Amino acid sequence: MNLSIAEENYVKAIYKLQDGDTAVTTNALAYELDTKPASVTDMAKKLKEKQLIDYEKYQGITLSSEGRKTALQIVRRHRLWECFLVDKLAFSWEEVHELAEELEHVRSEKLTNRLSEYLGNPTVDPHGDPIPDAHGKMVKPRPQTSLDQANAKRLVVTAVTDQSTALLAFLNAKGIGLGTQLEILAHYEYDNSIEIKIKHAPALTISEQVAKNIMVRPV
Amino acid sequence: MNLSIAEENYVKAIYKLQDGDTAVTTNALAYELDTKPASVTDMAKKLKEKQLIDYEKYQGITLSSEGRKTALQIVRRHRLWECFLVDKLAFSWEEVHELAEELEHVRSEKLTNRLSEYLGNPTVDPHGDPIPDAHGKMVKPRPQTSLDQANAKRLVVTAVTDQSTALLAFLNAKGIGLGTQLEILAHYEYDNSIEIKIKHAPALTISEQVAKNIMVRPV
DNA sequence: AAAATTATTTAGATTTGTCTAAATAATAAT
DNA sequence: ATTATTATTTAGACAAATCTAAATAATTTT
Repeated sequence: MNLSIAEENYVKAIYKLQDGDTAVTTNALAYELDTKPASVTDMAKKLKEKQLIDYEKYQGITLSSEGRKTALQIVRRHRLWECFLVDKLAFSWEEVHELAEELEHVRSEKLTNRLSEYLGNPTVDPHGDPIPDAHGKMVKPRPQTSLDQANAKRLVVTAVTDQSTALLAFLNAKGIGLGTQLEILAHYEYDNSIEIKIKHAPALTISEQVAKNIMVRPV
Repeated sequence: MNLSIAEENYVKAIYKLQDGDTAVTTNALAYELDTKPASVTDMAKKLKEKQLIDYEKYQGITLSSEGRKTALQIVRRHRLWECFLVDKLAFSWEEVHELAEELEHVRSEKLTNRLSEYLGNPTVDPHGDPIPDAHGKMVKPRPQTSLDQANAKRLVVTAVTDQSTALLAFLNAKGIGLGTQLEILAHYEYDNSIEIKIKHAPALTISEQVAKNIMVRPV
């Protein structure tokens, strides 16, 4: 099947938002893709026509098995290019998302597989997210929660879910990156802020909003 | 300026066809881009609006200096990706054109420059074509003519201008590739064929049509 | 130089992906 | 169980890039 870049982006976004077999809502998808709900409805009809999603009016969207396969291919390409940019071209991990967003749309299995091989068939990308192999299989992501609802005290940063340049640059400035070890000092309910301390650095306060996008696991 | 992929392809094609200050015709551009003359006229108006070309009705198209700059950037990206695919991912020179055709549209100067550096700032691509540097400067292409109008007898293949997969596979089957040394045995006018002999191989006959796309220099 | 041919442009339509505004359905609140 | 609110869909429009068919300009031929 020959998908347009727009269609690929929808499939990828549905994959990202779909948790288990819970259907993705029109509004959530519109927000994720920075577009309008009406546009999502339009595209849903097209993707249903192409059998990539299951969709009934007002019932939300789920990927079909064909759609899931397609999504995994796109995710694979995205994460491999991120590895390439970081490992080979010395980009920093917060710069690569937007570039990979473009490179991922070059749909050549041969290129993808050669790239993977060249990189030593990595199983996780620079953000800590697992890379599907050529058959769509991937290692199960390490047990991780977002920082705002972690209950352990000593944590290590494993990923950042919102990969906007703005947020990533912000975290970089604060000294927070992949692998950063930190400790939760306090969680203030009244202003939704979290006080943390990074190893060998003074304590600092971040908003819950930001903490939601920082994935961590106990260390 | 933010160009669409279609606009970039037009600029690149105009650059390719424009020889000196001779204007490119609507028909030639339509043929090159495998589209219709009417579409070229439509796009010419848009590119003129964006000041990338000089264009007056019925007078043909030439790149403006801004357009030339843009074209060189695209050509630079294309040829660097070709180098990457051949040098790093072990693609053969005839496979890379179509992939580079997609990769070239990722417009990031930082990526382009890092890629160039990673490849050792190459000055020619796997087809023997020169690669513009970050400022648009490139080495002057080696003196080469197409095989059908070469007058020297002993020649070496330096490039293939029509990089369609079909032609490249055909040449590959015949044992003709970049760097292949050959000798012109005869040029038959009455059926527009050329008889050549490749080193260490029996003589073979190719059409003038094919020979037009094989660039050679005396050896 | 008129006629024939070829090249180019215009006019109007189509597809893709998007939008706004209005209508309808689903859900939540009273 | 109505009412209010929120979510979703429909209807109609638009921009980009293309097309076909018809009109016009340029060039070549006789």
